[in-house]
Amino acid sequence: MSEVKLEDIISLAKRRGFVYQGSEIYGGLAGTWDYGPLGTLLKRNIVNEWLKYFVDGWDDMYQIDSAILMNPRVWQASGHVDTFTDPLVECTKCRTRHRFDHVLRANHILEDAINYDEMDTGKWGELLSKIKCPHCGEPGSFGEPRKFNMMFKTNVGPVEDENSISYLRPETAQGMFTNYKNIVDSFYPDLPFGIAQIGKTFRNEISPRDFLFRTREFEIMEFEYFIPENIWEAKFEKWRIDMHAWFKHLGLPQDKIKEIEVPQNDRAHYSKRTIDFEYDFPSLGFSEVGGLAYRTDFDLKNHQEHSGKNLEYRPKDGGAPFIPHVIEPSFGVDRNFLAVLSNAYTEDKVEDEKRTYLKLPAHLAPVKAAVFPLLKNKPELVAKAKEVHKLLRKQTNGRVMFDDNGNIGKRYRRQDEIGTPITITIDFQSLEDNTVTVRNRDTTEQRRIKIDNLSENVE
RNA sequence: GCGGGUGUAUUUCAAUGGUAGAAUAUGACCUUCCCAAGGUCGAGACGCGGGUUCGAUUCCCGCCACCCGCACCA
Repeated sequence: MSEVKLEDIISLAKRRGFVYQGSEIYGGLAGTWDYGPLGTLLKRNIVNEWLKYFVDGWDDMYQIDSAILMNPRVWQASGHVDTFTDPLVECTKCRTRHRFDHVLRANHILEDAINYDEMDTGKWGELLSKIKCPHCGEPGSFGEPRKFNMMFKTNVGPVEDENSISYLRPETAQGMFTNYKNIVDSFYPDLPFGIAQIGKTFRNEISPRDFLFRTREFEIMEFEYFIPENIWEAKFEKWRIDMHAWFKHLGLPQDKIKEIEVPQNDRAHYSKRTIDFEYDFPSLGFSEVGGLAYRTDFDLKNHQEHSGKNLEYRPKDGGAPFIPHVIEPSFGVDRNFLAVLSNAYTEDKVEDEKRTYLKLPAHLAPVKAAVFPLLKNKPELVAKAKEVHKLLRKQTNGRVMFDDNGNIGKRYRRQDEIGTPITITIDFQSLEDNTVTVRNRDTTEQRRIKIDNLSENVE
């Protein structure tokens, strides 16, 4: 069996209605992908499982759904505006790009020398001629510094000026921090407690790549878990274990999940400790599907300072108020989706023929079962099959397919490719004793069971 | 954003300076008593925009998208 490549998965995803390129009939738009009907169902299943797993039924979890557009001061407070306005310079000799302030520091020039307002005015010539590229050592090789902001900018309201600028959120976390006080005031939760959120985020990536892996618009499911500072290590460990359990729940084998301790200089500005969880994707190798970050009290403290509101937590036992610390488990929905799809994609050799199927866990499969009449031109079989199909519609919430096209083998293969766990065939014996054959997607084996007992076999 | 490559039907590919062919998928009908059998008919494509040319899917340029390296991923 040859190695599965990402392009095989992209091809199947398109062919079978999981994922299409965004704006495809207009030639596409880089970094955007559209979920088709089956992809939407699969994604929905993943998201629902996540809610069941981490949010529903937990007394200490509060799910919210905050606005994508936020007051720009939020991003000032969070540090995103500052971090993002750092200009980049490119070395014309070795073609590497660097953050301008890093280059200046490497050349022992004080950052005070930078006046960002003078960007794009051509006043940098003298300074640029003096500095060396930290990568190749070439002096005076840099072009003009250029602003690069990963946040998508937009204008809110009818006037397009400085004051109307807002951003599409580059993370969902700030919506949870800005609602922290609301949750506390509405529910008076005890610490620790969490605020969870699932939603779209936007980052103007320099180069979107690798299918769903690096896109400009993507979905995150994450939560902020608020704790007193002294228990952060214990809680961090707890969530680390829970995150592994989640990936197992998605059916991802343990040896394909790797933990990476992110060293300090690679960590986000808010994080004191970060672990990345990586999945071994086809073509890409180990790449991030989730992260666990200890954000300390960085965010709430900054929001308290910038908003002027008191964001301290007041212990009910009368202890001294304090700003809670935060542990943040975070999952890329699209990357989790791609991991599930990649893991499920299987090619088997069957007597010189290739059989492609998606070995999706039954609880994630977009279609739970399919019903076939053995032969299309026998009305009794078709009628009976439609009856069974109707019966299963209720139980599966409509996620059951009926197919009488072509021959039985083709129908099996069609369902294989979309990961339907079982297929039910109505044959002549069914007409006599109300039994059907149930065929297993992974083994292709069939069992004969009573129609009355079907419900036990369907997810 | 840099360098290289690619762009033809749902998908995977072919051919051609005189507007394109297959396999596969797909629709209809027939056939078929369990793993892509067979038959008949049908629908379906040269990424977009310029240029050269009598004529461009083919050659040239620009753009867009994807793929491979690099850089980036706070």
